[in-house]
Amino acid sequence: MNDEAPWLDDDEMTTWLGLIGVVMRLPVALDEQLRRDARMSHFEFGVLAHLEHAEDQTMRMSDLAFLSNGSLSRLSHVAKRLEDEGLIERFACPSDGRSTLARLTDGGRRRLAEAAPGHVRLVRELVFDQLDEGETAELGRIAGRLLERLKQ
Amino acid sequence: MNDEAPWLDDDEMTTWLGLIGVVMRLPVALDEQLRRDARMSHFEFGVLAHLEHAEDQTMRMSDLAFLSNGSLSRLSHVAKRLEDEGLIERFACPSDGRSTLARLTDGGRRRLAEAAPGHVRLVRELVFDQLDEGETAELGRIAGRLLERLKQ
DNA sequence: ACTATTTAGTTGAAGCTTTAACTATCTGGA
DNA sequence: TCCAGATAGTTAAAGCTTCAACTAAATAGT
Repeated sequence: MNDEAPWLDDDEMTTWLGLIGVVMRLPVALDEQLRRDARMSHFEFGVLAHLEHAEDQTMRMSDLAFLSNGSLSRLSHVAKRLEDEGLIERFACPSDGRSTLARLTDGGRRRLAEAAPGHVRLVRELVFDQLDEGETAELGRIAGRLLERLKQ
Repeated sequence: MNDEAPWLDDDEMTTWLGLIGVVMRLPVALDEQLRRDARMSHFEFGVLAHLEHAEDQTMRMSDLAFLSNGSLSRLSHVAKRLEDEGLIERFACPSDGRSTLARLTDGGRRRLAEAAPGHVRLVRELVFDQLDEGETAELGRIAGRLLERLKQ
């Protein structure tokens, strides 16, 4: 039973430390802007943004959780808070009694609009301004490959 | 005052969603393995691993926090827990009365050894097995660039 | 039809992180 | 020398996430 994978070589370690650094620091930077401009976290922003682009601004909780890269439990707690703030509303799915649908409200749309300009500016500043067009495409390909595996 | 950055185009949006997906899902996957194999989070693993590679297995709290990509407050709480478990010890810095030094203990080294094989295997599976050598290098360059900006 | 299993969602408790306030020490000028 | 401000670290409280237990509805197998 020699499953021992060799430890990372120097190039791999450099890549790994860079990736981990981005993975740990990017959310902090995004949260900071969104909290300041629109009293929400990046996860909450993602939830609202996905709803906005959805058919009828409505989505099943579990689909929304998957798309938002979070657990259903996490989404459920967040949806409770968003609902209390009047940014979304939840109601039973007519076709499947187990499901709950979440819909963006007008208040939610307004809150997104408060967040968006500063958010785009920051995303450009942190990511796309640092990369040329080829690098952007290459990062997209690589991230897509890794994400496929992470989603199982 | 037209600071309006244009919203992301399709290619940029693809890249962004991929990057965000990795950023949100990778820590969950790493935490799961480390929690299972060695009762620690990925942040705790990082702290112990950086100590192991440090001169004298010792580091100043604030340097360790920066290297570990976390806030000093976060590290302070984590260090308390690690110290309670006997994985590190803390003591005053002789040359600067404000500073605290953290040192890895034998117990900490043993715990790292429990975590490491499964960790390397998972990192390979999730990242390096998905990429060829060129992509690994390219990801390293890109992540390094982004990280530079994220560190200010 | 009947039951066992799976799927969807919620919730309380525990655990972790952030925020803000606080203490203590050091450094760079008047 | 003295002091104002900067730097290092800790901590309590608030907020967020995970974990595990739970309810309810749908589906599959008999």
